[in-house]
Amino acid sequence: MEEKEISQAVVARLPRYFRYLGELRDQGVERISSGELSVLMGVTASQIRQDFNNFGGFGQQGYGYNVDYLYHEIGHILGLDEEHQLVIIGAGNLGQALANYVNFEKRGFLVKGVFDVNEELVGRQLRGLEIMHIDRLESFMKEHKIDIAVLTVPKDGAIETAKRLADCGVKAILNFAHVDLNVPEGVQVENVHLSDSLMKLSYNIHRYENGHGS
Amino acid sequence: MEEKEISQAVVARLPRYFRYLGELRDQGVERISSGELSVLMGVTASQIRQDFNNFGGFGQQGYGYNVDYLYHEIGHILGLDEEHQLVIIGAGNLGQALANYVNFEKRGFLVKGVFDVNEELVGRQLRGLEIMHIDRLESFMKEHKIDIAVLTVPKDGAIETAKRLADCGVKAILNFAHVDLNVPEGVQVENVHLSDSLMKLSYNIHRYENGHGS
DNA sequence: TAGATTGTTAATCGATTAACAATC
DNA sequence: TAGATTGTTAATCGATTAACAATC
Repeated sequence: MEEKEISQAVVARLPRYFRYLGELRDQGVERISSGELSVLMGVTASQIRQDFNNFGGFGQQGYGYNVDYLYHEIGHILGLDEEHQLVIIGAGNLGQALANYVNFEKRGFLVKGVFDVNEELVGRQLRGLEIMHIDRLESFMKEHKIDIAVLTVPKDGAIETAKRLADCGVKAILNFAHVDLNVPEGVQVENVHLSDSLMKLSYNIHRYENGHGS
Repeated sequence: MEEKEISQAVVARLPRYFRYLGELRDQGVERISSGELSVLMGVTASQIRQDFNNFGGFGQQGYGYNVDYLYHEIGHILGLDEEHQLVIIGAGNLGQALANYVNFEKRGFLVKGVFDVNEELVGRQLRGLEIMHIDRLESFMKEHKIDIAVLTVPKDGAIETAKRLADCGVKAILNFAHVDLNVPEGVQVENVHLSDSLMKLSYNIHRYENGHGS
């Protein structure tokens, strides 16, 4: 449908726009200009207009943007007007935390299955779902239309599990394992490497202390 | 100490170099060229050499890079040869998961205190630490030298808590709350917005399905 | 020495910002 | 209409890639 390719830098900014617009909407704000939004968000008005215009003209000269309309448009662009079915692979601490994360559900990301290799966890209840053994992955995926897998297994099993998920037709993986997955083209991967984030903080702390700040 | 400012794009790549070099080292690989590493990591050799040379010449013409040496140099640049003391604010599912995350400890990120507002959680044990009431934050921070705070509270309290942490002299915040913190310059913030990651995946799934792939 | 590969400069590419004509 | 603000083109800036001389 879209013609020109949108850069991932732009895509990465969309959720933040969506969040700010949602808050403005909740506050009853009806219209906003790129200039006002730029002050609020700490980015340039130019960038805001450029970003939005990648997807078409949502504003009106002399007026600005209608908050509610823009909010829904960006939600639509992000595919948030459709539900997404998730599975969580790995029911350890992190997997359990994510299964209980209500924010996901609010945005239409619904956890439909939780898997683990650990026999001690299998059978336990987690937010109304029974943790299944990973052996049942393939049959489960055949019965259910699952879009996204959240991968919270230790790094040793992660690559192989990702392959299995790709074979099952999963479209995207949110990867918390500390390895690079190597999935077929067309399977989207988003890495959340928490120790990388800590390392970046560590670097920036030291840089700030030894350097000249900011 | 360093003269020219290093771009955050470069900094963001350092943990990944560090990871690959660590693996190579564990495999007993002694030397590697930027060319070989570029194949392994799927980036250009040019970028690798440019990145490393931001911090000085770690290689040798005609030879390449000594894996063990480079591994330690990058670790040093990232500040991983020093210990970092953490507190976790918010002992819910996610906070507990992170407190139990052994990978952090392995890299010298040591959880020293866990706090929550919830009286039901206060007093419970978490990985050898007693969960404290958030009221005790200031006095605790006075007694301990804490570098980094991991913020896993609901978004409503996050901004105020971040202010308190900054006042206590925390140098960096790993923020899981779904808001933008507004901390004084010099306090480093790294955001982990999990729903943003899911939204990006959602966008890319739809783009791939409706578009021309990749 | 000859071969390999770095360190570094120059060229290219892409993303951000500025400017302004179009228009509500 | 006059004022405001978008949509969009042009200019700038920064990051990535290519090229190659330096050198181990």
